[in-house]
Amino acid sequence: MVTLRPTLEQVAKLAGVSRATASRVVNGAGGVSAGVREAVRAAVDSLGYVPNPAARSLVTRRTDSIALVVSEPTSQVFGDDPFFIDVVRGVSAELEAGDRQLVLMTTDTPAGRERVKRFTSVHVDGVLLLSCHGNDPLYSALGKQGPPVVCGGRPLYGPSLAYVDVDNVGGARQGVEYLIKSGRRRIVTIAGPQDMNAGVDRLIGYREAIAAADRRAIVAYGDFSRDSGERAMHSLLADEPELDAVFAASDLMAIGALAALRNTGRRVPDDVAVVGFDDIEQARYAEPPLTTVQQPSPLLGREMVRMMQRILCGDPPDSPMTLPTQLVLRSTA
Amino acid sequence: MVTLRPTLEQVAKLAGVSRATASRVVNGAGGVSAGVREAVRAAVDSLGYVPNPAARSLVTRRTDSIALVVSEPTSQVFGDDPFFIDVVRGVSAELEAGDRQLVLMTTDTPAGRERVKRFTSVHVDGVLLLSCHGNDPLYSALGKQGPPVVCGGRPLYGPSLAYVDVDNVGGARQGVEYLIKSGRRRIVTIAGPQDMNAGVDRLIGYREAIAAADRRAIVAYGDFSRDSGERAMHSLLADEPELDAVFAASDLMAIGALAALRNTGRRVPDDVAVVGFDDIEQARYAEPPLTTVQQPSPLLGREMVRMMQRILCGDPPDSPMTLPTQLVLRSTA
DNA sequence: AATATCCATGAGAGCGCTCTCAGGACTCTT
DNA sequence: AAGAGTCCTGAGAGCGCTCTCATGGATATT
Repeated sequence: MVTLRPTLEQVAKLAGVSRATASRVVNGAGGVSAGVREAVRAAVDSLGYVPNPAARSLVTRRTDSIALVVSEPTSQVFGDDPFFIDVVRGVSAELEAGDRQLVLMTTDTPAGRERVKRFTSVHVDGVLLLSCHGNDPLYSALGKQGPPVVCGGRPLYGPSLAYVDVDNVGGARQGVEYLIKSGRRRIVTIAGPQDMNAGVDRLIGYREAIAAADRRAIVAYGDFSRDSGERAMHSLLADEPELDAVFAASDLMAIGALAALRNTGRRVPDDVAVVGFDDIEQARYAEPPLTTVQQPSPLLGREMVRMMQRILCGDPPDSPMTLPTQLVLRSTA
Repeated sequence: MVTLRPTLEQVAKLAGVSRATASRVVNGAGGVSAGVREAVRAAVDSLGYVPNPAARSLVTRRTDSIALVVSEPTSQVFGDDPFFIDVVRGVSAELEAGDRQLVLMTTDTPAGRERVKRFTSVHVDGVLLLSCHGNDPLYSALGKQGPPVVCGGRPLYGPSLAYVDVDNVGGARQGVEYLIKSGRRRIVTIAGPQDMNAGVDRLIGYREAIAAADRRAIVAYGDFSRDSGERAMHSLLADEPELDAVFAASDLMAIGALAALRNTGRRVPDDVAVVGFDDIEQARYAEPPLTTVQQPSPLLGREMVRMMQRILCGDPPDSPMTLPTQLVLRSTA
């Protein structure tokens, strides 16, 4: 503010070269003799020169920043769920390695969506879209034109976009198969919302495993929150008092289920086994510690960035990527 | 990428006016006749014109974006603690209202700090600094020159910077006073790390209340995490078997303390009362539900932005702002 | 020795925008 | 009716940078 930032021109003058040459050195382009290069570097250091990104991006038409758009219709969801912050951490770490900036945008209104659309069309090189709802209107809005998009989580409908997802189907199947192998007879599920891909896919995984074992699928729905899990568990208990295992599509719901089970006098895992999904911090401290399907959230963020970087380099488009999940055995199953 | 974005020049041509006039309309500057204004607006709409921010900021010397720098020496801390995400939500919401962009930077290495220093010096209009450690070197590094800085949480040392903080001292005092009023005799505390302002201030609040009631301060230290709370509780129990109340400087530590109390056969609140600090989601579901001092994290984010906006408007510098806390009574005290 | 090739460098155009300044068309004074 | 003021508009100069292209000297080729 107070002191005007030095310009390339000043660096060039101090180094006794032209602006073009100074630019070459600053950008690491070749074709500059060693002596000149050193002189320019010295000038940069002594002046404390930092390139003006606006001037640069005006001509290069790149901004070296990418947006992480978090479409968040129910702001509660993200608050309780460490998933989001883990993804952000991954994105941020991977981006820093590539020297790009992270512009974070959250959206929970149609007006916000409009802002995002306008903004991303010029201000960023790419958009990472993280939406809990797989049918978010942003998917199609951003897909049409403008910068490339990489989604976190498979979009449920709309245009085919590049995406990175977690193996929700496989993870759920694995969790349920484990319950079957442990000799559980009547395995129910607390499914997530069916307008989110995680909700849909985890239910598919449950159904696949159940069908493969010739059992009957018994489903209640929640919204991934703890309370919804508790309610769903109560209703399942009312309908199927004989149940001896439950697969919950989120840890929070599993923890709610644990409470319901406790309140109705069931012992876990003796009477009822419980498997969750996510492996959040709280799972470790649940009473008893929760057996759950772990998903690699920070890795999701990293891989989204990597995919974007490949797109930005002009590499041939990747096929969607699916990250593996892993069953973590603790005490509830 | 494919289609070149329309420029102001094209808008002007289509509207039959000069670039200068088109610019006036786009920026809402006065002194344009109604007819011309409408013509330009129509041209903007039909072309789908979006101003190029790089070109604009090249001349205005503003970027209309501010950085949220999260200095995160222990990446664990933020992961478990919903505090950070709440602040981000507040920042983001308030910023969108003002039409500025949020650039998120995290830092956990000296190299990262260097990046932040360089980056923020040119790319953003202001810096919001959120550091859990009150003696973070970034405080002084960013204070020197470059864009204005607003800190979340009072910096422990270093230059006097604008900041917004939560009333940690008052909140802690209030919590402890409540324990005293409830007739508790031997009130211990699990304090947070003493290199974080929240850790320091909450301990001060405890000491003040204890001193005012002529009691003896009994302190153990944790790092705000659940496990550290559990450990600290065990050690306090060993030293002071007669204790009948504990004030924990974070909910996570309080929850750890609850586990330790349970394991050693103490009933809460009958034998020992517990008060936490933060009021995170889990506090409601603790066993039993945790009485705690609530801090307004999203508001902290909002107020940081507001203070920054005032600074950017050239208003006289604010004095530091302290946000109120509130005791939330549940079942542990 | 003459020509072709290569490399390091500089000159200069232009990216899209804002903003100052000058000028033309009015209206308001006196 | 002439001067003064007011309002709207356009011309044009940059903001700091990148990048193409021309230049000229050194080196390689015949």
